[in-house]
Amino acid sequence: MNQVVTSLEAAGTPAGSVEKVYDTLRREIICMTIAPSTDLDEKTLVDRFGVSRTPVREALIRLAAEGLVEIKRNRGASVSELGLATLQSIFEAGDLIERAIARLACLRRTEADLAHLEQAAADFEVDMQSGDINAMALSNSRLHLLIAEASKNKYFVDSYRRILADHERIAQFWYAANTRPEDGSVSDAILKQHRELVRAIRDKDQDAAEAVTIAHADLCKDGIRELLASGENVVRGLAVERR
Amino acid sequence: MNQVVTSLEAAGTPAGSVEKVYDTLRREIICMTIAPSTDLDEKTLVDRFGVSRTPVREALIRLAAEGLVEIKRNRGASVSELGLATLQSIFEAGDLIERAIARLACLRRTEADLAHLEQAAADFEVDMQSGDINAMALSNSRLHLLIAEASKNKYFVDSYRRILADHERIAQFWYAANTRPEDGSVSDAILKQHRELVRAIRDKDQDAAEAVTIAHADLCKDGIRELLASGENVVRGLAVERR
DNA sequence: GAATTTGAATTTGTATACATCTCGTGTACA
DNA sequence: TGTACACGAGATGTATACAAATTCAAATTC
Repeated sequence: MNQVVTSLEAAGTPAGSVEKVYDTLRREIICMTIAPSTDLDEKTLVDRFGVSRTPVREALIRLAAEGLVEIKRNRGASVSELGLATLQSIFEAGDLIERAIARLACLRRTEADLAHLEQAAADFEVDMQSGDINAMALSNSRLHLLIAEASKNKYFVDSYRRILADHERIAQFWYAANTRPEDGSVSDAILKQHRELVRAIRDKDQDAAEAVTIAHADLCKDGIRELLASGENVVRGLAVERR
Repeated sequence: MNQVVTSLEAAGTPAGSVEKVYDTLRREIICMTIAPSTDLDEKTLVDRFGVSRTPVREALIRLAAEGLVEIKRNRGASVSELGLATLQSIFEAGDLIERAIARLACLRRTEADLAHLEQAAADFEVDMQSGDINAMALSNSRLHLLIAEASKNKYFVDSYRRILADHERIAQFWYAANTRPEDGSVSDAILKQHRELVRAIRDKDQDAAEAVTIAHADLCKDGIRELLASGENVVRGLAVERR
């Protein structure tokens, strides 16, 4: 079966069928294009991606291992839910791990790490200008993941990657509510924090890095709190955990 | 192909082929029965487990997602190495996360959690009496994982599960060197710390729980340091990362 | 003799076929 | 009418077949 190569997969890895399905689904789940608890039956995915069940299953297994998908034996896969308990866990674990990686990044960053960080921070500013919420969430995650990687601790990197994925799902709502053009104060604050964080890492200033990290998280939490308090109901898009 | 059911798989989950391969390999990797960097080619595993390549591949993907196996595209799978950098990362991340889950467990443990904890602690004492290193490492991991689960934070649970797996691999050496019958002082200290930790969680005494956790980790680190300093060379069993 | 090429054997990636399980539907029976 | 059972369509789990990539060694070239 000759599958026509669609587009944008030129750079990077060779991109087999599994990667195609995995990357696409992962991004769609994180962007909330596919809503939480949506069923992912193999037949549908096979038809959609034009590949056989084997790579589809392998992609689902990887997504399940990452926590983005739930697989129940003999009963198919579905997109993981984002309950309120998850929201709390994200901030709880995120707070701690972000502070740790911020400090470690100061200790261990290489010049190459720093260059990547500065590039990512610049990319984020561009994306924030553009107002494209997906792009913003994506480049924001990339920046923070690069900081994690600069910490040179694989356990922190991996757990933070998971936290970021779920965080980004929620951030879809957050950005929409907190980065409106009519009020640029939040956007400005974010940019300022990013710059300060990169600076702290460049100067190997652990205390400053941790302090900005805490402020950054607080800003995010405030936004969420406002969302929850206001009429704009995050919970509609999420799902109350009732399993 | 009628595969004869070997043994011990009666209780628990239905246990399909994937689970059989996954569980067996996972345990063998963690017990260092399969040495780090050993190649895991599909043919060999297919022959050994008497199943087809499909479940073997799915098991390998799960193990890779867990960090116990490395898969390189078109170039097969191998058991992840345990370098000195990993050792440092384990203690670094472990310290932080253990303290967090100890405190959270105090806050959130249910009566059921506590009952499981006490049972697991008792099981560990039995296994330590027996002197069976594998059993000790296993029940020790189980106890600590139960504490993580009592914290009710899935990110901590998942990252701690990964840390524990690698920790248990190293612990194979640790136990052999530190729990010899001729000197029961370390064993006694461990048991005492476990009891104190369970007590703290029962009494919801966060500070005590964190303090014991720190002491517990220090005891472990001291043992490792001794190992490294002495003629018994941990590094022989590990592998210096040179990729 | 060293480096490069080529090609078959081996191994992995993907597709398809077969086996088993789940769940809804309809029917029999109380 | 309601419950239980049986059956079948559809979905997942596993095995096998085929395609593509890698490897290693022999042959060729410089």
